[in-house]
Amino acid sequence: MKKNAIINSTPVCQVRMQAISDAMSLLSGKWKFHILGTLIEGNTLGFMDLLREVNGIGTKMLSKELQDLEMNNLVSRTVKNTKPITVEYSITEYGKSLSPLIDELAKWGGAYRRSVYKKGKN
Amino acid sequence: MKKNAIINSTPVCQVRMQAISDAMSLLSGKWKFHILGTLIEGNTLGFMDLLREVNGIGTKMLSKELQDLEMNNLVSRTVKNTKPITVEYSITEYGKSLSPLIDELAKWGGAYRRSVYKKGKN
DNA sequence: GAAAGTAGTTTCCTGTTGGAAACTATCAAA
DNA sequence: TTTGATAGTTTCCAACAGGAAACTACTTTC
Repeated sequence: MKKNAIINSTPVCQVRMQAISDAMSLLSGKWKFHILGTLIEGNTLGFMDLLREVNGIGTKMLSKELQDLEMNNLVSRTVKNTKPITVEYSITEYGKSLSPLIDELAKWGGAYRRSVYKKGKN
Repeated sequence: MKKNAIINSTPVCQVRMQAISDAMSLLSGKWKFHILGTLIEGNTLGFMDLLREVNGIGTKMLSKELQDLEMNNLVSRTVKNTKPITVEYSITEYGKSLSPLIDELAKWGGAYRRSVYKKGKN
């Protein structure tokens, strides 16, 4: 008798797994959380501001990640009619809804780091 | 006058960003949350059980991801003295501490999916 | 003796991620 | 007119992630 999946075959689990995959695909990559976190703190920032704030990022990645985030409605981009033109990036209401998740991630990561430190592994 | 980072230069932000990076590096990849979620639900499972439960994963990735998770103390591996030998994988206490984070991720992902559905994008 | 179940490892290949550097284009100030 | 600030894009390249298939190795069942 061939065995089949039991746990993850339930509809509840399927939906949950799908939700996690969705979230992961929107938030994957090296820089998304850094950018989102910075915009949550800073409210409104220009491209060069972000380039300075997000430590280590380059123009290509910043540009690409901002496009991704804008496409998913987590960040808004507004071109100001100034000279020279400036662009304002800010977090959307929807983006703000990520705060609890970011907090949880920071909390867990911090606790993990402290536990490893205690054990003398680092 | 050359501008410098303001927001993310504060020690609080530095620590927070580091915590997020730590968590991300432990939990990155296509399969970690699926495996962890399955083990949280299923308590104790063998290699072949996991292969059946985690939809789409292959032996190579399962083996590699389990090694990663074991190394980071999120999953424990026990070889049983049976014939043929069986191996029991289970979630550690430390791994269980990820539950709130996984819940938050599933919650946000689910809400996102519903919001996109409402707007008719999908 | 062959098939099937246990638990993986190894090899080969492809697609994606991300970085460095150069480049475009506009405008203001010195 | 040269410098520097704005906001990016493009190209080229190296490294990593992940999948398919074959293989190892042991044991039990048919």
